[in-house]
Amino acid sequence: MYRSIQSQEWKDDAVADDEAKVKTRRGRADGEISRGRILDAATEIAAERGYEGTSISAVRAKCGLPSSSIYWHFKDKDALLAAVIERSFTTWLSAWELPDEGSPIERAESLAVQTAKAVLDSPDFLRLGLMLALERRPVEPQARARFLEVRDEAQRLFGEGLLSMVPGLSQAQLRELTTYALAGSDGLFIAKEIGGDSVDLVALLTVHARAVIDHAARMLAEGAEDSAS
Amino acid sequence: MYRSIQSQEWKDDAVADDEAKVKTRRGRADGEISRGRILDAATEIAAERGYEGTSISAVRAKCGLPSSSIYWHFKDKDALLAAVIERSFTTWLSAWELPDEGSPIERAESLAVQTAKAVLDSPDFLRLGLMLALERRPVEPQARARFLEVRDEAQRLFGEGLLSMVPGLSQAQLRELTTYALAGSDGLFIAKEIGGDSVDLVALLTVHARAVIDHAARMLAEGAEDSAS
Amino acid sequence: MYRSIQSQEWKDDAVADDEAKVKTRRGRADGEISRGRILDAATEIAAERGYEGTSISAVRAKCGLPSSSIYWHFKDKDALLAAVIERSFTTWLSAWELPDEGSPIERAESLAVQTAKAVLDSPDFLRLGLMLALERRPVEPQARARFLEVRDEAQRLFGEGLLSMVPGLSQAQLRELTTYALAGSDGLFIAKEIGGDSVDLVALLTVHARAVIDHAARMLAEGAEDSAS
Amino acid sequence: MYRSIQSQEWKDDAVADDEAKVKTRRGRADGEISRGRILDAATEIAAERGYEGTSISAVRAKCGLPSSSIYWHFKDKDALLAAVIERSFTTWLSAWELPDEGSPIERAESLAVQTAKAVLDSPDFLRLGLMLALERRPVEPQARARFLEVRDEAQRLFGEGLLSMVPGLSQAQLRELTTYALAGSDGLFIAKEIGGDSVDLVALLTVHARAVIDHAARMLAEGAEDSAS
DNA sequence: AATGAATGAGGATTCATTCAT
DNA sequence: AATGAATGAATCCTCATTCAT
Repeated sequence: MYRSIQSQEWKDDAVADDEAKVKTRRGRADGEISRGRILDAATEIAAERGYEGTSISAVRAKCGLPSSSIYWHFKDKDALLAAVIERSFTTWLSAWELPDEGSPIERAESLAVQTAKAVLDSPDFLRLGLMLALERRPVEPQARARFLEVRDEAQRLFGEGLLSMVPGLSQAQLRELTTYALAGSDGLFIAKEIGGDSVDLVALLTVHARAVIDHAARMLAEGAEDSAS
Repeated sequence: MYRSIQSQEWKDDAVADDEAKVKTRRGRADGEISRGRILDAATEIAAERGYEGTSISAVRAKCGLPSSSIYWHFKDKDALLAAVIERSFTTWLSAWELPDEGSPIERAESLAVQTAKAVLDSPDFLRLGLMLALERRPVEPQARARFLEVRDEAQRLFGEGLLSMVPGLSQAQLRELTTYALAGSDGLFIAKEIGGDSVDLVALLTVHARAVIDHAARMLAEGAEDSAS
Repeated sequence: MYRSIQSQEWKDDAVADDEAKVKTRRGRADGEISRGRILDAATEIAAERGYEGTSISAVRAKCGLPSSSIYWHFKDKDALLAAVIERSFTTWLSAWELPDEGSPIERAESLAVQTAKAVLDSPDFLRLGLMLALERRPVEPQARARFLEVRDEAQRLFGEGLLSMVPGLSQAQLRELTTYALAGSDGLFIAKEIGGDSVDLVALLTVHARAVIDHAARMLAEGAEDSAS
Repeated sequence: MYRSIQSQEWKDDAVADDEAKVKTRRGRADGEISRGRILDAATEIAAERGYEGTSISAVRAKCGLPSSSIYWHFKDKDALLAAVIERSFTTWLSAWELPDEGSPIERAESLAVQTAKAVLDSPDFLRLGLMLALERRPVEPQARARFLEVRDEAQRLFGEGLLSMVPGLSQAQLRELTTYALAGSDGLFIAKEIGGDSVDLVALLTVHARAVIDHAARMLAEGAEDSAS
């Protein structure tokens, strides 16, 4: 049944490159594999073009499966993008390792370098996530909600790590500190996206790590003063 | 002919409540007014939904003018969004005033407060701009290019201000410093967008201002060391 | 721009017959005319295939206007079909003339003949309407609601006519009588649809007219008895 | 592998509540049971939405069996709906019992009451059947053909019953009489569907029964006259 | 007897845009 | 300066159906 391949050649135009990669030719293609291919394609496109910009037909062209197969695996576009977030986050998280020795500054710098690496290695997660986070459409997509959830989870985990470096912080202080830390990382990611090679991400994240630690120290000092008076 | 009344009523239904069509009925409607109404609508929608999410017909529905009128005022969607960026930036810039007295820290803190104000007062410019900045579509929209230009311009201006506070910085150092400063502001804007009332933007931007000044001081110190050795 | 005609030739297949009838060639085609052509096509198709069976693309093929033009004139498929009902009813109603002389039986028979004529001349209205009436989908279409409304209006008008023939009926009796009268007409319409030429609609409707009048007489007699006792 | 649980859950979501999947898990599920569940679901949906409105996937969602299983039991959608008609008709027929004593009027009234009961108890058969009967699509579905057949059979049977009450009618007269009788029943069914509780089906069918008997009497009288002259 | 996966065709609807007036 | 009408391409998603297991 090669006509099916032929008959759509024209559809792809600019994206034909990826077409018909793996297809186990008509049948019994393992569902998990297909699901994975769809997610790969969707991740790539969504990270480039955002939620609205990710058309099912672009995903189809990139993964080689017909749109209807995409809908067999995912309820709708929203569910697909939520799954993209889900999977990217898992990958993303696994790239991390909390350093457990060295001075606070050293540890923070290690985290900075890890962040830089994670960001540079797989920028898709953050790029898509931040785009989703910025959107404010009337009916919030599941995908956005899921990103905010996993982001929150990440912030919590990061807070725990920070607490082991700089003990004595209250919950509120920890929240403020991690918010500031993440903000720096988000902002620097954007700067890198805009500035490209002219931005030294490792250096800037290191600067930021120091700023975070400095602020933590200042917080503790103030706290000590308060309780001394 | 009651039908003619009925027949197209539905077109703006969902938004009919919005902005009672001001049209100077039967006289030549003032072009500038129409243009303004279109830009208002487009700004609001684009800041909520990004580039792809901004459909001409959504703009039509919000501003009450027919699509063809939008095309009379703007060449195409891209030009419309570029104009949105343009106008928003002007508004945005006018909110700023470089402080010219006080210690560097004091001046930096004043800037931090101004930034917080600008961000809270008209978040549309940044929200849309950052969405555009994050996108990576094959053919770059004018709107995105324009945002990057005005952002660069802003960064230059900000650099000048910074130099007057902390003289002696090299061009490269200044670039690094302003990149870091802007990154913090971008990241904190996003944190505020996500966290809402639980995020104290003024406080965090103040923290960041101090971090920037600290880093500038450190740079100068290192520079001095270098030239001393 | 003849390519547009060519380029879709294949789409129509079985329905190409009607294509490209009137089109004032690219521009300034009067809106009312187009609207009418769409309604004509939709009426014909809907009367054959019912609500779900009426695809926009079948309407497009029959009226020669692209789907997007159909959506310019009608909000959605539902509104289109509601408009079909609306217009058909107007036509339908105008075919009637209440007889004002002769005995009740004669007048009723005149109405029977008129009904037969209306049904045979333009069966579209009733066929579509009854299909809609029978449907029970979870979210009721506007089109169905509109049919029920106009049907109710018709029943009321018919009741008035009946009252002038057989005065003295109570409102409840009138309602029962018209319900029965309409039911016979609906049922006989269906019988005619099924049986084709083997069903003599005029004869059967005449039989029914007599049955209605007989029942009315019986009602009055009972009423008289009741008040006498 | 928590994902596998998540991944397709949504498929019947909207109806998950419905009919807890009875499947005799892990043992050979009894084919007849599955077939029955499919027919139940299809009957319900088809009676609500008609032929086109009955999608295989709606049936799948309601009966809990995958679409491919539906195709294992039925050749295609058309065969499924024909089977629905078949089964519903059997149920329907079994509800009838020809009265064999009493005056013609009494017997006719007994039939009227039985009809009312049948209609009120299982309206699905008639509702779907009438929808099918009204449709006029280019390629007639088996399901419609089957309905017309069983309806014809029913009309014949009813004719026989009528003949035993009112002997002496010619075949042609019998045909006319049963056509009128059925038309009344169809029409009153529709009236009941539209009017709900405001329509007293038993009363109206009784009125109709009398009308039918009256007409039969008139026919016989005319026939006698004719042959007398 | 049953089902997970796939698939091409077609569904309704919206898109950005144009053009005659 | 503005707009009613139109339009081809694209949108998301559902359709009926098939096939290997």
